[in-house]
Parts: sequence; structure tokens; C-alpha cells
Amino acid sequence: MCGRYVMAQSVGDLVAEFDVDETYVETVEPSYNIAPTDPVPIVLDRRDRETGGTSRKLVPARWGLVPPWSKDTKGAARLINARRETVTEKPSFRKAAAAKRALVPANGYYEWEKRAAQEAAGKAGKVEKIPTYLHAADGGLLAFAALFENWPDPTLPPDHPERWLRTCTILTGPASDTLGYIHDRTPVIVPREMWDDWLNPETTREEDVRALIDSMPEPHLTPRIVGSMVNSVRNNGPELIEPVG
DNA sequence: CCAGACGTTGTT
DNA sequence: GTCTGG
DNA sequence: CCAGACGTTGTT
DNA sequence: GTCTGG
Repeated sequence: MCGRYVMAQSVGDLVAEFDVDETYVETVEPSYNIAPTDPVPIVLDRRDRETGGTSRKLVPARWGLVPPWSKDTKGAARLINARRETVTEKPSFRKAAAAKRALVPANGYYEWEKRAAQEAAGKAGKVEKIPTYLHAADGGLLAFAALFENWPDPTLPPDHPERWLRTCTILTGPASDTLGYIHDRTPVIVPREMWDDWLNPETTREEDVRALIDSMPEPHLTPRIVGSMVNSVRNNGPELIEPVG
């Protein structure tokens, strides 16, 4: 799955990498330990009323989707992932799948591997999960397939600047055999040549979105065992992704 | 009809 | 908002 | 995802 | 054990 990740690029990097037209994010704090409910930058495409063309935007969002009908934001921390198999059907995700697709930029993400070998060896003691950092083999930026939603805070008046909360969720799929030994689910990673198709706001029919999702390939990632400092969200910094012997 | 859920993960 | 369960 | 809390009362 | 916070 994807419950903790790394995004240490600057706004400038993201604008260049994703060919962003408009940015609504002034600065991005590099984070090597992004956790559910944290603010994150996301990329989306919207149709421009003036020009009729499509504009790519870098916007702030909070990780953990809050459906627009939610009474409050409690429980958002559980909607950090959406299963690709069912996302076009689930009431919490189907509207967003049709009309609010996004990309979440990331350098990599963490899994906590509970290894069979460790289990066998540790019958006497307790089983420690092994934090593992997964990243592109070439170190390149990843783009997680994501959905977003806009949630109107019912406790605030319609004209209040904080009335609308944008939240997001990252799609997951079954892990390939090569990654499956670490974890049975992995985030859906959109290859660069599919970014435009994924973000295209004109693609709204369920069957078209379904086909789009089904066309997403298995991610090819490199695992690296890291230290347990990443376990606590209070820790941050490049040392979290340093390899551990 | 109204009430209540709406989700994923891991673990057993 | 929309679906399911009662 | 993991870490850390998990409770009430009265008094300062 | 289970929920909340980050």
C-alpha cells in the first residue's frame, strides 16, 4: 500500500517536471516522512473557461480523502488509499474517479515489511517490521495515481476563506511478485507518457475511466531497507532514506 | 419508508 | 449524494 | 503507515 | 484491544 512517503522536490522542480501552467502552492516543505492528514502538493488539469484549453495546476491538498457529503473530517485518515479494482464503484470515490483525478508527486514511499524469514527466526522474540523505502531505479520522480475532492466545511459560512478543504487519496493495486514479498499492495504509478490521459478532465465516462485504470502498468521499483527512525512521524530528513546494512 | 453506512489495511 | 439494511 | 493514548473530578 | 493524531 502507501501509508507514508517522500516528496523533497521544490515548487520549481514540480512546475518543470509536470509542465505546470499555474501554481497555487507558494512553497513546499521537503518531507521524507509524509503521513496521512499532512498537506501535500498535487497536480491536476482543469478546463479553462476563457481559452477553452486545458490548464495544469499545482495545488495544495490534504492526504486522506473526505467525500463532499461527510459531516466532518474524522475518518479521512482511513481513506488515504483507494483500490483500483473498485474505485469506479465505491460511493466514496466514484465521482472523484470520474471527474477529479490527480497526480501526487513523490520521490518514493515506505512499506513496513513483516518478513517470513524474520518471523521464523524470531519465534522466541517479537517480530519487528522492517521499514523499506521504494523508489524508481533511476531515482526519478514518481507520480502516484490519485483522486481529490473538495469538502465544504458546514461549520463555516459559504464566503469563508477556509470553507473548502481539498483532500486526496492514492490508488493502490495488487503487488507484482517482485514487490509482493514486501507487501501485497502497491501504489498505482502513472508513467510519464500517461500523465495527460490520466489527468484529462474530458474523460468522465465510467467505462473510459475503467479502461484508463486498467491500462496502468505494474510499477517497477527498487527496495532499500532503512532505519526505524522513519517509524515516528516526528522524525524527518534525508537520513530517513539512508540504506541500512 | 427511515437509518446508517459510505474505506483500506493487517491480523487472526 | 447514494446505496443498503431493516 | 506507526506511535501513543485510552478518564474524571476538583482545585490551583 | 481500539481509536486518534501525525
